[in-house]
Amino acid sequence: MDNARIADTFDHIADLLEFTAANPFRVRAYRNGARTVRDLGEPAADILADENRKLTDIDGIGKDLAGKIAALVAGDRVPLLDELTAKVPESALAMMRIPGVGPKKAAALFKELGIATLDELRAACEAGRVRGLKGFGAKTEQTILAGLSLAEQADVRMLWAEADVEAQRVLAHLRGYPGVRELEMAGSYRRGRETVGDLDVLAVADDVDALMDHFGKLDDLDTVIGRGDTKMSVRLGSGVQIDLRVVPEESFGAALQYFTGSKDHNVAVRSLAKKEGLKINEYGVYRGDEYVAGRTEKDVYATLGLPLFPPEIREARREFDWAAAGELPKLIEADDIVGDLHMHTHATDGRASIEEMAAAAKKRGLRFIAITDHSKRVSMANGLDAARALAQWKEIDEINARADDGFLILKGIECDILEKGGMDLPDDVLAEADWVVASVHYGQNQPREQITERILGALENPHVSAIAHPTGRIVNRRKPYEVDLEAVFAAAKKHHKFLELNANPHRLDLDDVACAAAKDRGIPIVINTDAHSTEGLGVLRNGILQARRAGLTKQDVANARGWTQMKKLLGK
DNA sequence: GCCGTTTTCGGCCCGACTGTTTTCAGTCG
Repeated sequence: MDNARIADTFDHIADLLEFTAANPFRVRAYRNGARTVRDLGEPAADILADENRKLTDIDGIGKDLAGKIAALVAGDRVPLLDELTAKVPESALAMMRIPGVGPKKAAALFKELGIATLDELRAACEAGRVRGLKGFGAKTEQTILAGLSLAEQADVRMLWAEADVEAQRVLAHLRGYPGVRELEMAGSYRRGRETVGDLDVLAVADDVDALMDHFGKLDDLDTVIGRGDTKMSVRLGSGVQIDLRVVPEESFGAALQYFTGSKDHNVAVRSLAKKEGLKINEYGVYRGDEYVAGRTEKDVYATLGLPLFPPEIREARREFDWAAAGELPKLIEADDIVGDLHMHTHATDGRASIEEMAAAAKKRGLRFIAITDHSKRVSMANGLDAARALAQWKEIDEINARADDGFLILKGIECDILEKGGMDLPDDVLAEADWVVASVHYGQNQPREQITERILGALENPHVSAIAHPTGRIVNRRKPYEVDLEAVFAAAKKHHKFLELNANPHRLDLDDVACAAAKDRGIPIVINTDAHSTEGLGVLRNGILQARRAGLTKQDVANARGWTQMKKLLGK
């Protein structure tokens, strides 16, 4: 079993334990364990197989969790999981996804009324049976009915790029109220997570009530979930929840730090503060009752001797180790990228011409691009055969010859790795290209060994420059194709090839953990848009956010260098 | 369930808001 599945299992155990009213700290230990395994950066099986290392050396993994990981890796059953599964039906857990229903209420519904599915819960609410339960009332019943549809569309999180549209709209609306002195989005949106659940807005305002009234006039507002002295929550027609918090000016930095999270990052910060005899909450840093800091985030971190962490790395992974060593990486910026090496034109499934793509890229400040249309195997997209590819490259030569501004268009191709192995175009054709990205489009259901073999074969081909999407990952889709990523890393390193971080918000292949692992192994990443139109070039920022979350610097990203440098890396 | 320069027990981050209570538990972030 791989790390992701082990982590899912631990999270599932935590859900079940919560439902059975287990010790909350035991629940947290499983959640911590899940996160730790998910972020490991190498297969837990490798650590187990290494007699010089122990799983228990990892922070947060004790004897018990190490034993369960070993069992899962070996494919054995975990007795605790079987025991809990026998007690709690899967469908009952779904009740905890209803806003306002947590483990206690869900368990009460299950135990007292025998409700085990969302359908049964709806019926019970409509029959007025729920309000009779201790701790429940008519209002709770209404809340449940209203929240059922949300629970049924399990785990709908927006892509960051979609959340960004809403976020900008909300910020613009709030800025329309003149009494706003500070305004900032916090939460997972600010951390640049690939998906965002809800939006958190922080504000400092002259008149809190007036700002909240103004907030209530937001377009597309569906319901006001709650409104207090400092916090107001609303839900939009699109289902997005937005929380507005208004804080005093001297608390803005503390609140921004607090509500940006992540939760785990904050727990770690608070623990550090406690050791220093300080207390941190959303209002500031306190020594006893004395306010020490809170105006800016920088002030808050400084009281603990910590640097101002970029939001993208506040995940309680390695940022505190980096800070302690004084080695906080200077994360890559969008402006550092000087070339984009994966895009399509109307020769295949793109919508613009070579020159239109080049002009758009130039406008965005790039110095070079590679045109990488599909190869012939992708017949649906009218992929290029040898003759058409060579003709396109001739055209590119002519465009480059006419150009007088130093902008360079590389002759490229996204060449398919065939189902039976090998490339879709002959070597003598690929040899004519400046840049070849190899890609698995077909036979994605093959066994792991076979897909890995195909990719390794491509990496051995002297004309291949990069693997386009090394894991076939698509955000929000559960299963990418299965590949031995460690073997791919090793081959990429050996043959001096690049791995692509596909910046399309639906793909973001590699994920941040894989991206960090590639960095650790010294494999250069290229961040490409895979654009199919001139607007498509704009998705680059999604890739940048992903790279930043992985802790990548300018030095780790190959297309932050000029093409001459990249050619050297390829050994050309 | 994990952890330890107060170390094998007793802690484990902290506060707002809601609804159901009559002083607070549950939920959320």
